[in-house]
Amino acid sequence: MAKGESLGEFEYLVLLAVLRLSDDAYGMRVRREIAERTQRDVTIGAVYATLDRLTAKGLINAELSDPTPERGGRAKRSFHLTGAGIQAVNRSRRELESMLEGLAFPLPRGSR
Amino acid sequence: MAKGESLGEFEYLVLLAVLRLSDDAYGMRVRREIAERTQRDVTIGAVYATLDRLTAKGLINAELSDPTPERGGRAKRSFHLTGAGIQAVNRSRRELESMLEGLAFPLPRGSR
DNA sequence: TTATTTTCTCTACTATGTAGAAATCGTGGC
DNA sequence: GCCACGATTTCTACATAGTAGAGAAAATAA
Repeated sequence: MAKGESLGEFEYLVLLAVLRLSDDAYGMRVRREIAERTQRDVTIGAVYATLDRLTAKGLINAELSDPTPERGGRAKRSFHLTGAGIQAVNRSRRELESMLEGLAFPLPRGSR
Repeated sequence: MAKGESLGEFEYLVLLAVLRLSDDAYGMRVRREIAERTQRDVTIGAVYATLDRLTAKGLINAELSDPTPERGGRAKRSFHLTGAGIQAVNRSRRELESMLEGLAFPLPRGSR
């Protein structure tokens, strides 16, 4: 990428999911959020790999929460955006927006 | 990707550029369009590789135009979206939009 | 202590993104 | 014709991101 700064497509989705979920942003929940909203099936491995890479880049950081008192209530690793993460989202969003400018969606079938 | 259907980040940008440029969508011009709008530096190799991959997937198709009568006016290979390409753009856009829903941009620095 | 639930970890592989030099195909000048 | 030059495309190699799914952990319940 241009200086390794741009977000991948899925990275962007994950970041947005973490943002939306605020204090409830842990792996399984992030997976579900993306799956429900975008209607695609997201595997858990994809989510964690991305979460780890975003953490390594310093765009999010992890925090281990206490286990909840329910069956299978294992401790969750929850995430939130860092300042750099916020900037990255803003930038990606701006870039995408600038390419959409003036186009009307949905595009009609025979748009040509 | 989920069934290999989703567009990569750069693929999406390239598709949008091709769309915007309509009959003037050839490699160099696409490169410039993306560079100017998104403010990032895009190398020509990245553009052609992506254009080729999108062609292979049937999302755009190429057409060799006549050379223009100017110095260095070599024949251009220009592209336009296929029906599948239009659908792909619509879908990516819808997915992204659904993840943005309710968020206000730009995100404030201390959004957490 | 075994079953069951939820979440997380790990490994391997495929697809996308990136870079830049080199090849092509035109023009224009001598 | 031959050579310089400009615009565009092609090629090759490598880095990063996306995907998949089995399996390990950690908790509750019986």
